[in-house]
Amino acid sequence: MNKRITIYDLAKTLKVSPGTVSRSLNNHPSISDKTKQRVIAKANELGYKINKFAANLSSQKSNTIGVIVPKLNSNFMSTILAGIEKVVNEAGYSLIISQSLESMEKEKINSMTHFNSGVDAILVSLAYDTTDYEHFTPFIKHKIPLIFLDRVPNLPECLTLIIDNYLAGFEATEHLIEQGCKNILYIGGNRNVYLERFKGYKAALQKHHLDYRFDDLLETDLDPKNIDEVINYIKNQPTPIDGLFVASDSFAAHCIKELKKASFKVPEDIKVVGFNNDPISELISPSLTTINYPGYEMGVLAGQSVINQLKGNIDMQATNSISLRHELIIRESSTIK
Amino acid sequence: MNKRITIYDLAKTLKVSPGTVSRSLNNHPSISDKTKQRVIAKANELGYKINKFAANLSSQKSNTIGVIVPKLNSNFMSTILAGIEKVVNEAGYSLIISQSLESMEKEKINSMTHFNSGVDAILVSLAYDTTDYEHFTPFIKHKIPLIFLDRVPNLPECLTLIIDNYLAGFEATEHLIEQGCKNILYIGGNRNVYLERFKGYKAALQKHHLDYRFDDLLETDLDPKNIDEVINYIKNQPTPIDGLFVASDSFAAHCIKELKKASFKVPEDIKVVGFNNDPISELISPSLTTINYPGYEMGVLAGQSVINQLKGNIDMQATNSISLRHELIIRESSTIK
DNA sequence: ATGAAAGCGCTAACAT
DNA sequence: ATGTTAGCGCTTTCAT
Repeated sequence: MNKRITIYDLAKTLKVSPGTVSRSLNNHPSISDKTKQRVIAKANELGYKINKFAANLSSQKSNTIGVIVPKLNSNFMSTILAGIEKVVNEAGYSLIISQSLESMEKEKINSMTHFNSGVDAILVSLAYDTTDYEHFTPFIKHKIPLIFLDRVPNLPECLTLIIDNYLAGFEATEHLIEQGCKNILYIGGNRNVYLERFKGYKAALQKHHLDYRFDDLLETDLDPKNIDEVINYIKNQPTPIDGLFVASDSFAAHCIKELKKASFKVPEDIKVVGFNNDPISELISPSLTTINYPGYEMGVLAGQSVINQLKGNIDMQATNSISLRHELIIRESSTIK
Repeated sequence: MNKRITIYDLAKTLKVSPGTVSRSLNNHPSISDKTKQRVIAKANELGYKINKFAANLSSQKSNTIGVIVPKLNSNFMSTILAGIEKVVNEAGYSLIISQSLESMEKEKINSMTHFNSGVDAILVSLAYDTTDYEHFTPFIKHKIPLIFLDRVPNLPECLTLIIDNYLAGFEATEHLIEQGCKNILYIGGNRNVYLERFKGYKAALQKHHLDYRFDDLLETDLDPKNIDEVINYIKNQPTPIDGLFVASDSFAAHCIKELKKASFKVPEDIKVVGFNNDPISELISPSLTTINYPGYEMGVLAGQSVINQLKGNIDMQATNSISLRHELIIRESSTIK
C-alpha cells in the first residue's frame, strides 16, 4: 500500500511551503493562480487526498450536520430527510442521521453523540416522548445552530419550522362538519403536533356547537396493531359516529379498511379525513381526504436555513418560527357526489 | 464561555499524565480501577467532553459509517436505513447518509466525500444508472469494509446482501400462470434487480410455454407520471393482457387504480402481482399480491455485517454474498374466490 | 501502573 | 504572494 500523500509531500516535491499547498487547495485568494494550478495538478498526479481528521481538528469544523428524527421509516420523515439531504449535500455538507425511536432517552444519547462528534449544526424533530430540552443546551451554549422541525419545543433561541397544526385540525374538522357530520371522533395523540391538531378539532366543534369526543383509548400511537380497539370503540357508541379525523393517513387508511370490513360505508356512514397527504391517501378506495403537509419543502427549507446560519448569511434573530402552508385536499372519503 | 476542558486540564488537576487520563477514559486495562474512578469522576465534575476531531486524527478512525442510497424517500430504502441505523447506533457508530438520486455521477461524488471524510466502512445500494464501479476502488485499496445491498455490482471483493430477484420474479409470474393468466406483461426496469426479476418472469413463461411480452415503453422508471403510457399500452393489445407483474408495489397500486378507472376489473380481467410488500399493498382494494422483501431485516443484517467486519469478528472471505428469503404473499389482486 | 513524548496532517496567525 | 510555525487534543509506543 503506497502511503498516503500529505501536503508536506506536495510541498516538498513542489518546493513550496505546506502553507502554500494548504491555501492553494482551499482556493485561498492570496495565492497566485499559477501556483494554485501547479499545486492542484501535482495533487491530482500524486493522488493526494485531504485528511479530514486533521482538517477538522485544526479548524474545529466538520462540514457535517446532525439530524435526529423519531424514526427513519416513515414516508413523512424520509421525505423531509430527502429534502434536507439534497440541499446540504449541494452546499458541501454531509448529514449524520440518527433516530430516537420516539424515546427521549435515545434522543438525549443521540444529541450527546452529535455534540461530541462536532457537528456544525443540528436539526431535530422531537420524540413523542420528549418533555424537557436540557439535552439541547450544549448546542445553544456553544452557538451551534439548532433547528427544530415539525415536532418542536418552546425554545425561543431556536428556529422552528412547522405547519399550523391547529388550523389544519380546525379545517379538517370543519370540512367534516360542512359535509354534515354531527358526531366526529378524533384519533391521534395528545402531545406536540397532535395536541395542536386536537385543539383545532375541538375549536371547530365548539364553533359549530357540537360536542367533542375523545377517549383515552384513542390516544393511540397510530400503530396499526391498535386498530381493533378503535373499531370496537366506534361500534359501541350509543350515538353513531359519522366522522373521523385521524392524525395520520396511514392509520386512517387502516381505519377505512377495517370499517369496510365491519360493513360501515365510507363516506356514506362515516366520513374520514386523514393527515399528511401520504402517497397512500390517493391510492386507497375511497381515496382519502387529507391535509397536505409539504414535507419535502420543509426539508429543503430546513436545509437552506441551516446553511444560511452556517454561512452567517442571514440574521435569524428576526425569524425564529416559520410556518409552511398546508392545504386541505378533498377526496372521496369525505364527500358524497 | 468557559473554555473546553481537555485531558491536559484533567491531568493537571489530578496530578497525573495526559496519557493516564486518556487511558482511563478509554477503559484501558493497564490502569488501576482507583485511578480510573478518580479520572472519570473529575471528568464528570468538570464537564469534560472528548474532542472527536483530535481522537479521530490520532486514531485515524471516525466511528462513522457511510451509506449511499438511490433515494431516501422510498418506503423500502427508509426501512432498510432504519434497520441499519438501529444496529450500528447500538454498536457506537454514527451513520452518514447520502443519496445518489439514481445518478452515477452523484454516487461518485458521494463516495469520494465519504472516503475523504474517513468513514470506517461504507454501505451502498447502487443508482439505477451505475455501470462502472471504479469509484469504489479507493475503499477496496484501503481495506475499508464495503458492503452492497439490494442493488449490487459484480465485485467479488465485497459482501453483497440481496434477495433472489430472479426466483422472486419467477414465482410471481408462475403464480399468475397458475391463476390462469395466459398473456402476462412485465412492468419495470431492465437493469440490476429489475433485470433479474425480468429474467425470472421470462423463465416462468418459457417453462409454461407462453410468450413473454416486454415493450421498451414499459421500461418505465416506475414513476407514477408514466402510468398513462402503461394503461394505453394495455388497452391497445390485440390479445388482451390478463396478468401484470409490476416490479414495485407503489406502481402496481397506481396501475390498479387506473385500470379500475378504465373499467378493467382486477382480478377478474387482469390479475396483478407487485413487489416489495410495501405497506400500501394491503391497504388498497383489491389488496395486492406481492413479494415480501425483508427490508428491515436486510438493514439489520447489513448493520451487523459491517460491525462484524469492523471488529474483525468474522472472516468474511467465506461469505461474500448473502441472500435473504423472500416470500410470495397472495392477496386479492391475483385470486378469485 | 504510570509518565514522557512523538506524532496524526492540517489551518491560520504572523512574519516577510 | 509565500514561508514559518504554533497549535488543535488525543492516542500510543516506549520507557520506567
